[in-house]
Amino acid sequence: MSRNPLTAGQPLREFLSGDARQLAPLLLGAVLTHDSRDGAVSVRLTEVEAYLGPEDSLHPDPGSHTYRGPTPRNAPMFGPAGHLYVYFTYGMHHCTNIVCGPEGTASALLLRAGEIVDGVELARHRRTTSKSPADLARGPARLAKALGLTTADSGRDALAPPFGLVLPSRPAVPVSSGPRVGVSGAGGTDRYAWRFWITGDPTVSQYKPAKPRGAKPDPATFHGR
DNA sequence: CGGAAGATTCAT
DNA sequence: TGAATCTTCCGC
Repeated sequence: MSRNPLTAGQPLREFLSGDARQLAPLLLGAVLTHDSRDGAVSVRLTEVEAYLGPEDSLHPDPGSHTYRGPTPRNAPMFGPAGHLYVYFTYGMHHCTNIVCGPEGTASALLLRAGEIVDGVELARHRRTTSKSPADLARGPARLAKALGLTTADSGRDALAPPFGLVLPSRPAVPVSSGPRVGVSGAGGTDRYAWRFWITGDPTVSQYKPAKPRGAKPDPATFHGR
């Protein structure tokens, strides 16, 4: 066993049991692999967002799927760290999270974008609309599609075959942060600036504010790359 | 049980 | 800028 300075030698699952907001920048540069019948695809994460659970009733996260408590869909978020939470949205897209925090709490990291570092051919086959290599996993639904993930994978362990997660030995730099993409209401504001990305990386998704529902976004607050 | 909204993407 | 498309969850 080689000791990873980033985790201070902790087992990966224990490391992921920490605070999602602190883990988020450290997971930039990590490589997630999914090995399927068609082959393996690996993505190097360049953009993630932290979402918290309702356990802190004084400071709940209004942008999180777990804001109003557990449901059948979000159940994996309450489970062990290192598992996947994959959900179906807009009638056609899947998005992938890695669960964080101790079991019983409901935090996770939404995998918003990355660079395909292995299995590019298979990823291109799954993402025929992609025009350039940088577009293969540029956006959460694109990333899930490139990896071949569906709701059938929700709740499965990302740290065991057919999946795998490898952290970088040192934190990615430089890292930027800002409001989360597409989150309406207070959860999408500076108050919850829990989107983290590798500054200047070409695979980072384009910033898009949510349609203002309730709270209106501040035009002075633009955090593009 | 009806309906609005959605952690999005792609084409127009 | 809007359509696609359907599941989830809130509210009546």
